[in-house]
Amino acid sequence: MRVATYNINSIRSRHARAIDWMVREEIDVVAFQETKCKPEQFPVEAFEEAGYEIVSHGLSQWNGVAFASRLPMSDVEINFPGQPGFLKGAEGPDQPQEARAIGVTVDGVRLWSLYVPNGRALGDPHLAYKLDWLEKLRTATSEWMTQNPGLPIALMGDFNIIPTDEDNGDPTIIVGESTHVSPEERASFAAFADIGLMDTVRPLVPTGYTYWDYKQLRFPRNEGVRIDFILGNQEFADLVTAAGIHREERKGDGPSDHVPVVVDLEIAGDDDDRPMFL
DNA sequence: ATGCCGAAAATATTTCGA
Repeated sequence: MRVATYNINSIRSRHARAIDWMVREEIDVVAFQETKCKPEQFPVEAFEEAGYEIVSHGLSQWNGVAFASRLPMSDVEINFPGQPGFLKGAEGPDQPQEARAIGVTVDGVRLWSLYVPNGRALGDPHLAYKLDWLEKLRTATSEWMTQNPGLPIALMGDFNIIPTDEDNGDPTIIVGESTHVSPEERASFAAFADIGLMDTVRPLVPTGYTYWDYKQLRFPRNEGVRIDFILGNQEFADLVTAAGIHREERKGDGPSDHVPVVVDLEIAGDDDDRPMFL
């Protein structure tokens, strides 16, 4: 099973390009972020024509997460338990949840597509929201693992954190001045290891970025950052046989500013008789 | 050439992204 995470930066603008890539690369499951549309606006038919089913969550032109899969999906879950909300200018609890999390089960593997809040700037309320969101995600993930021993679980998505200086090739992102590299954000990312999740791509792809800003020739200069991850528990990591960062997808006409991150999973008992949507 | 930001709602300019 070949699984990917992809911040697509508008599925309506880029679905044809994404589908071409999925078919060409024989991707079974994609966790999308920043679909930027409501479910009724999602170009479902184009995916179905290519053999992929869609489950999506979107509330407006902002955020939005989805799964496309050519293997059966079950147990679709919108939002994770305890997921915080955010409303600009609002204070206190009970703010509305944004469209940043959707979970599915495929072939006995639990997958989440996650679009972690940006943080915007040091000192911005959005950064406190980001850190709270990540803390609650860790709590929920710990619960899933204790309640489902042996279940392979992966958190896939745009974490909006640059874990180490080696992951930062953008000269405008500066420790001490910028979000994504603050000690608090880096500690929050590292804390996922404390609950038993590991970066399943880095051991197989030791270098490379997943995002390059559209501005200032960031891609031609290779001044990117690594912010898109597939974090898995031990059961998930044990299935991973290969990984890749598809930087070719940043080239050409109309790319997303992110590229897909892919892992291959070897699942015992699988064969070519698995049901598929066609 | 991998080339100087793009999407979306609104309809000109603003918000958001990292």
